Amino acid sequence: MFELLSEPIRRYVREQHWDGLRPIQSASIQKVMQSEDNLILASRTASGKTEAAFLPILSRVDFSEAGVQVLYISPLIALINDQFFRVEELCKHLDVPVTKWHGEASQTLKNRLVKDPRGVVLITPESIEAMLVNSEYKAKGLFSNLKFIVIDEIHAFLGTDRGKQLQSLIFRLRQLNKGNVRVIGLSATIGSFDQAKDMAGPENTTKILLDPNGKEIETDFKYFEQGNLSELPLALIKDLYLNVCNNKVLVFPNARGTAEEVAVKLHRLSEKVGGHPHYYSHHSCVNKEWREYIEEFAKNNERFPFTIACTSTLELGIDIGSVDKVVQINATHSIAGLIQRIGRSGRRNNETSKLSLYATDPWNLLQGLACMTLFKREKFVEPIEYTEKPYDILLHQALALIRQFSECTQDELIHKLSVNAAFKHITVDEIKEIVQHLQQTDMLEFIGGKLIIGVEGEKITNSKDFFSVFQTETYFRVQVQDKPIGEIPLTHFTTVDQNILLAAKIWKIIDIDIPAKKITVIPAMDGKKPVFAGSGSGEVHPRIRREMLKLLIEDNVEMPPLSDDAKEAIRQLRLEFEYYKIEDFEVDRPLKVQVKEMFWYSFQGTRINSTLSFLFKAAGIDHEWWDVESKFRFATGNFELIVQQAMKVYDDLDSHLVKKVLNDPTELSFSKFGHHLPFKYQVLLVKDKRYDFAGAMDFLSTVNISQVNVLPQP
DNA sequence: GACCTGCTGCGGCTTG
Repeated sequence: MFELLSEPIRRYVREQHWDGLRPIQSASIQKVMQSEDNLILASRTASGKTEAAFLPILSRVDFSEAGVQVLYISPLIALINDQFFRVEELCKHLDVPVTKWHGEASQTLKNRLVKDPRGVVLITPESIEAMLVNSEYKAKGLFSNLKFIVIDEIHAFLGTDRGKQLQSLIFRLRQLNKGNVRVIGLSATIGSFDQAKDMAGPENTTKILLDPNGKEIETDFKYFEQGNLSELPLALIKDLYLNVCNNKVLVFPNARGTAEEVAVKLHRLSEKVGGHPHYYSHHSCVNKEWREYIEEFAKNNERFPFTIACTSTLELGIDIGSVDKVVQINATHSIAGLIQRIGRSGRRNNETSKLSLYATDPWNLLQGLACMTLFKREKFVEPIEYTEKPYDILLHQALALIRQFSECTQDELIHKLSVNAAFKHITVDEIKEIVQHLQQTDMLEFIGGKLIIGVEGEKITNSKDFFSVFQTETYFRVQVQDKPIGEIPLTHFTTVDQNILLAAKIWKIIDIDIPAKKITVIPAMDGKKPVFAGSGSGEVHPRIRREMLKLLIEDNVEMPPLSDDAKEAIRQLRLEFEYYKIEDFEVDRPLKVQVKEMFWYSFQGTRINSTLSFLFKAAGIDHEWWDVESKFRFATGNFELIVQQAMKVYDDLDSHLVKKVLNDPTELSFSKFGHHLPFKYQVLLVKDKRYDFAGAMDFLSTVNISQVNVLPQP
């Protein structure tokens, strides 16, 4: 395939002294050079996907033409800054200019590009939106002669509101171009590629190039019971310290507060025993400059071991070099996330990836095991959940289109929305109803036969917050003297004289300036982890819960290596379930009946559990539920009857939903623009995005109860 | 009892 590349690019490849082209690179070179297809390149992290896309693109495109030829879209500014150096290095051989275009990029360089639009541009979806909305002429000058759009980390967009917006933006960009614009998506291995194909273009124009080879994964599972403690057990911290102190390690504790706790405690232990000082925390609330310093340290340092306690900020493709080992504290909610995290270790060739999982309760241990066994046995990764009718994103795009074109007739607007591939499942009548509602609520105004932005619409579209479709909370800046160290939400725990952990250090709050949203701190000796108010929407797929049941019931199940304590925790949990007759893991479910209450284990995914709870509540059945255990508590009674009553709710589902959405405004809190929709569509959005009624009903109609009566000991 | 992501244009200021 090497011969297909242009001479300057071949020279570049020779200068790199690579052993040869990777499989994904060869496949991509052939398809980019010899077909007109859109492509999805899927392979594990650090397998050279960026080069796989850019080597043939740079070989094929004629950069002497006016206008930007290649648009690279990334979900993160940090990734753009990272990739800029690699792409620029490639482009040097061709004298092709590369420009960063995002909110923090140089205005001067952007202006220079507008005057002489050429080469490659690296951009975020929000910056594309801003440009189309505020200055369409600029977008036309820059992007009306595009040949390729490259979407990096496309899996980060799939199934999300931001992904729908991006799909619509790609459609709007294609409308500026007369010629064909090819889309190339770069992806980690994911469960299904239909959504990725859908984003790239019309059906049958997109080919998937998949390199399924992963690295060997070495795991060990440990168990340290936390019980009712609000902190991690001391024994866990001590064991963890011995595990990490001589290695380069990422620790993922699933929460920002716990990341701080881990970083501070390891650091303190290390100080006591005379170990190294390189213990850091890295998450969204740590000051950006400090985060960049940590990333640089990890990337450039060869000699020193280090440990970074982090959240999903270090899960995506930012290059932090080689890590020896990954530690996960308690289970991830998805297999996709687990594999992505594990993939950060052993990045040099031929090294295996290493994972230690520390569980602090038996159900988390079981869920972690289930994720691992499912992946190892079947290579199972969750399919991508998506909304067929994203009415809220359509509303946002309707306002954006009116801003983009200043004015248009109602028919023009409806047409622009209905032909947009992002909204292909929403009918013309539905679009019409939403557009008319926007006029009734002064979001749009009808003047001289044309629609323009109305008084209420101005308030929304004039804010710089308009360009993104996701919500954000307000945080208070935390600073010591005048140096910023990060930010935290203001909760009732945040008071003067309180001590908090942030950026792997302990601080005492000495002042809170509410109007300025500023908290001043000084160093302290001791403190509690900060409280971040979580919204709690991590969803576990039903397949994982079914695997958990299987691990509890089946004899001679194959398990990865477990510590003695972990073995014992699993043994105890299996004992609790040994008397249930479970043969079909899809439908047989345990019911434990006691004198006053009974417990039903659904072993279902989070979304179905939450839908079941909705149905029980609507049927007037008192209950409580816990997702990790997928356990429901009822008063002792006839369970068959409970199932029947819950299923009956479905006959009159819409009126129950209407009641729920009317009485509980938080039902729609997942959507930034949803409350501007006609009420009917707010209900439909809640029905589709929050719940899975089809799945829940299917489960209730087939579930088979295995009952065990537990009587009090005499 | 999750996590993460991004941001125009303009006026007026300081600094090299």
